[in-house]
Amino acid sequence: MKPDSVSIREISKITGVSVATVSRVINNNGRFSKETEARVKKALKEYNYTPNLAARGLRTKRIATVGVVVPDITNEYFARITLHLQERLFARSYSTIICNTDEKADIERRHLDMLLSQQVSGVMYISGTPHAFDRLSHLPAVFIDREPKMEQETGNYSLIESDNYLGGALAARELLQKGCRRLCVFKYRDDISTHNAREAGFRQAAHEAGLRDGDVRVEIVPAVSVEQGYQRTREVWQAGGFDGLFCTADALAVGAAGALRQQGVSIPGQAKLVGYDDTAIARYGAVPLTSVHQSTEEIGRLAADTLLQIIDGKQPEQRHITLPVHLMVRESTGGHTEEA
Amino acid sequence: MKPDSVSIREISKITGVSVATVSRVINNNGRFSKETEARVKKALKEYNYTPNLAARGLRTKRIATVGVVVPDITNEYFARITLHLQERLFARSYSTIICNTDEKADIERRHLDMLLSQQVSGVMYISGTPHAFDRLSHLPAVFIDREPKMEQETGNYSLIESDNYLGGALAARELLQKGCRRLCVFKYRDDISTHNAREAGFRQAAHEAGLRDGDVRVEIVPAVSVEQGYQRTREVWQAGGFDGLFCTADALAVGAAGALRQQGVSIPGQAKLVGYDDTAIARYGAVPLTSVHQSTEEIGRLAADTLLQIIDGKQPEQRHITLPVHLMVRESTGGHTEEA
DNA sequence: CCCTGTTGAGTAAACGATTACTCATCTTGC
DNA sequence: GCAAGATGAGTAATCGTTTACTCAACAGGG
Repeated sequence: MKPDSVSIREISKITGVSVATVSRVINNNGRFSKETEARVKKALKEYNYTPNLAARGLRTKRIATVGVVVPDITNEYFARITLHLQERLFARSYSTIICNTDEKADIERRHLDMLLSQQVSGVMYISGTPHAFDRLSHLPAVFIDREPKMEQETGNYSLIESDNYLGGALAARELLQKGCRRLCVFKYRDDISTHNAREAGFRQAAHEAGLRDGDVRVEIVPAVSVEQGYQRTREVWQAGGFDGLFCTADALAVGAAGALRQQGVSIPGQAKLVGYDDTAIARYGAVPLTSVHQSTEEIGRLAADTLLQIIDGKQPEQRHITLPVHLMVRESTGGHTEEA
Repeated sequence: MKPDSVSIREISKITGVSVATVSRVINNNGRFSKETEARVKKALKEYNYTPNLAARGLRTKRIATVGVVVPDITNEYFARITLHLQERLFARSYSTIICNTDEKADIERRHLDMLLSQQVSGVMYISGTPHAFDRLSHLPAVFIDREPKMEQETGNYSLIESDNYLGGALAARELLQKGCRRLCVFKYRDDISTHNAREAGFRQAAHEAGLRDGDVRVEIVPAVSVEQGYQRTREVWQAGGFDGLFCTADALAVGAAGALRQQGVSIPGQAKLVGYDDTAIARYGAVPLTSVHQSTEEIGRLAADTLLQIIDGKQPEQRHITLPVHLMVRESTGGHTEEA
């Protein structure tokens, strides 16, 4: 048990070969005899050699670390993506630095500066605000969910998202098919492409079913939280209500369900609900929630692979990947018509 | 817009002072005149200088990064602690590398090797298994929730946990007070101090109320998941059932509620439930769940501060901190006796 | 006027690993 | 037997910062 980790130089002394050779053995790079290899490897193990990533990174200018920028890690949907991302990257022996921005531009900026200082080889932007995009200009990047608004075509990035427009449409069709006519949408903010697309898809499907613009009420909420959903539902209910509600995030729908239940409104009898993301709280919540499902595993896997491709200098097959979504139908819209 | 970040040497060239002076200005270390300072700072800003942390870390052998080892980031309780941890550390300009172990010893080991390679200045162990503890032997460490089994008193660590024993006792008292007599406990694994303490506290309180050992059935479950809770509840219900169930994690209780509801068992009428951690799913679940609350914010804050103290070489005030818990009483035990 | 202390700033040696060169030795074909 | 390629391994420069030494210039006390 050596107290601290030994360096390549000490291994060199011990084995009697030069540091260059030790380095070659470690990286399996260049030529060396079988015996040398064996001797060095034995010493490496015996003395519990741990490579100094700072030194390596300094010399090679590339470090097997990527930054993951996420707005809120306690959001189950983001946490799942992050998890799968990390698994995949770790399998490729990359480590990840996860940064929580809380949607604050200044925090994001500081995180980004830190990541640049660390010389990370790429950045993964989960649902990122476009604010600090110029900061990472030339760095390999993959955006998940939200499309960055960019000034110039810097190009070194990819976008992966699921079909939000379709998701919104599916939600609308489900509510319409179950007989709803007075629709309402709770949308998170008005400047996020993801949530805007969900609303647009919803509207379009409502249109196609013959509803007019006035029949769809849209409420913009400033946060994805159960409290917001609860609060808004009470307000809207006072002001006339709805018979079908689509929330662009599950937490809002959970809050809505709570508010409705408390006011004695039956679900799905008097009002039907559809959420988005199909999180655990949707599946096992007060009212099992019909929700639009997107595979966090696939998103994570794809995003990781794409980022690594960009880092390796290969052009990713596609700059923009859109994944399918499907609707999980549950009690909140009255149906056990789950189609797996 | 320079394409890549400039180095200290280039700033030196630009300003006409030596690299040493530039470094001094950057670190506000050593002597330099006001004018020099101004000139250098201007250049730093103008050329968008970003320190190379690899080089700095190599030279100083300390890097402002700590590793956070967590079993499952999608678990809301862990995610919350991680979040608060990160906020606090970030405020002290430390960055964090979050590692998800999935409770697997080998993954944990690899993560730990990586953290050592990164020369992190400390490690935060959220609910960590003790497996790889020898690996970090001399590294500053803080353990949250679970006590590491250690061979020798290496001493360079602290433990922060909440009062699990009391939490278990509170759960028992609530169930007993509401009239339950046939108790059951779903405990996560049998080798985790946290969950063992919760059970022990529960048992002790039951004892004090006059119940005998036979009156408390204990089921050990291999995972904290809704599915496990659901499955076990069906089994136990076949085998005689209970009128009061305590789950050492909320997800289990949510699954139990689902199973009971499906079998037509009324909650809290025929069976009462108590969970642990007071997660969102407990508050807004199918049956609002009575649950033992522990402040993730306080845990995170305290853990971060303690770790930084150890890193700075100060002995933390206390090696072992136990935080209070309290019971949130909700519908699953039939009571709106919430006492804030 | 000299001695001493302070101030501002430069020189150069690390830190640990990688890698372009170089070179001695060994193979092998003719 | 020898030119030429293959093989194994060493030398030393380099990555960007920090920091222990120096040292010149200057101020002030005696």
